[in-house]
Amino acid sequence: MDASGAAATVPPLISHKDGCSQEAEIKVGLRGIRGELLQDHGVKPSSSNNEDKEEDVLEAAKAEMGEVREENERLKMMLQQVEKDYQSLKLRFLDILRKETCKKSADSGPSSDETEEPELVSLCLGRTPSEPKRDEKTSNSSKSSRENEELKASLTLGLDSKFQTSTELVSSNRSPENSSEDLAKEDEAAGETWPPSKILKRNIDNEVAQQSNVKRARVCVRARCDTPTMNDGCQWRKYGQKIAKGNPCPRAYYRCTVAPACPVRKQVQRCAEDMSILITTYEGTHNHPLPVSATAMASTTSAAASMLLSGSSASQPGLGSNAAATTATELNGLSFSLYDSSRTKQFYLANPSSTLFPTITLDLTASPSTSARFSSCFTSTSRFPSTSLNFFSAESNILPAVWGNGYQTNSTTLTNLGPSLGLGKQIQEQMYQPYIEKNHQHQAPSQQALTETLTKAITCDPSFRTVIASAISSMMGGSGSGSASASSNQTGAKSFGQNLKLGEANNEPFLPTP
DNA sequence: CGTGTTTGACCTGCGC
DNA sequence: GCGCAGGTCAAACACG
Repeated sequence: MDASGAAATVPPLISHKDGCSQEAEIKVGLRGIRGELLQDHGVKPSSSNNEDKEEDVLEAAKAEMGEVREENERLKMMLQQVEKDYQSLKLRFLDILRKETCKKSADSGPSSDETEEPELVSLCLGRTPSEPKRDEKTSNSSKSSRENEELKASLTLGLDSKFQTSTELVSSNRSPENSSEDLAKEDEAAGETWPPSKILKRNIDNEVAQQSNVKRARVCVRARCDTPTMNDGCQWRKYGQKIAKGNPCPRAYYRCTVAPACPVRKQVQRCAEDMSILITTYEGTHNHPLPVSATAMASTTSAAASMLLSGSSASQPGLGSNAAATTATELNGLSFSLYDSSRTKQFYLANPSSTLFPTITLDLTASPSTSARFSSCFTSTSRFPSTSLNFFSAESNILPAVWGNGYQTNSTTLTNLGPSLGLGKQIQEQMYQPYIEKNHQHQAPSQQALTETLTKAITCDPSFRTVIASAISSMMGGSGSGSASASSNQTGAKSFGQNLKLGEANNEPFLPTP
């Protein structure tokens, strides 16, 4: 996946690198807004003769300025949280590097000196994790040093660009990390050693691997829909149809046709157990501007995918299948719970192929009775963990109308999401109030409320994204053998969010959606 | 005639 | 190595 494509679907986050200038831009923007407000209210310098009217206008303008000022404060807080999150992620990244260093030094014995450390970094970045290359490097020191410099440069770039956008983060830093680390770990998990042919193939196709790994991050959307496919705003061309095993309903394969070279594909299949449920699996990132009607879904799925991938970099796929059935995870001052996938296999076996790739599931079908909640599931047979995000309204089954047939939704969705995540009241108010307020203020069409709310919550609010991404990361990392990653998560979590009220640890068993 | 769909053949990866 | 299943290709076909 290329970063430009990512930027096309996910609005750029505040860049950490340019944090100060960003803040300055915000202030400049506010001045502009203020000017517009004054103009909207007809305020023209020394142009009005009606003083009462002018005073009213001024009062209104002041009030609006106060609101804008509050918004500015919120943005500042968000910026601070991004910075803190950056620091915590940086710590985690360094912790992972340290772990890798220890691991490699233990494997290679005392002969490995510090000069090879960048090479260990290169393993993490998915360069060429092969023994032959190490031999080659030792025989060619000049080349080795040059490559080390390149690797250092790439590492630096990766760190600097960490908070460009969520998907840039994936493509520029985490994805290469995933491509080697996860692949290595999946082989370890499968009990395999790396055959040289595999190594060679992966070395040659390094770029492709980086791309495909991101591409193969999937976002599965389960929604009740009567139409053959969800109207997500994009143009799709059907290129195949297959009867998948275990499901009498055929699986249709679609390709995005908005741009000729768009890599995005989706699979559409009805749920075998409930024909009214349409399972749409998105794969890849659009490399072109999207229609407005498509941005909601695209950014939501893209953000979800990037969350998954950013989290999976610290995960140990497949190693956690025997983890405790329920594991409480403290993260960012919040409590999340892990559930063993054996309880949810029924759900994921509906699309077994998805377990081959990191898949995040947005479940829009769950009803309150199913006790839907934020959960991470680890299938013992999968090579990648699957993560399920359940969004539901206590009042109705919800589905954005733009995706389907006009299921009703409202702003209570998000307020329900909070408890389902085990969020404390304080963090709920902090994170969701702006969105709820906006929805109430603008009375947005109900059909778009959920889409906009979720999209905004995931893509625009770094706090919310951070919480979920960290949760996914923590769950996947924590369930594996890597207790260090879990502890590092907690370390990172404690660096911010100390003031957040802890939600109750969710010890109830996860009930799969029907 | 251009565009989209259908559908059988083919390719690839994985498990046995 | 073989069979199976998922995924893709591309020719044939349908439709406006």
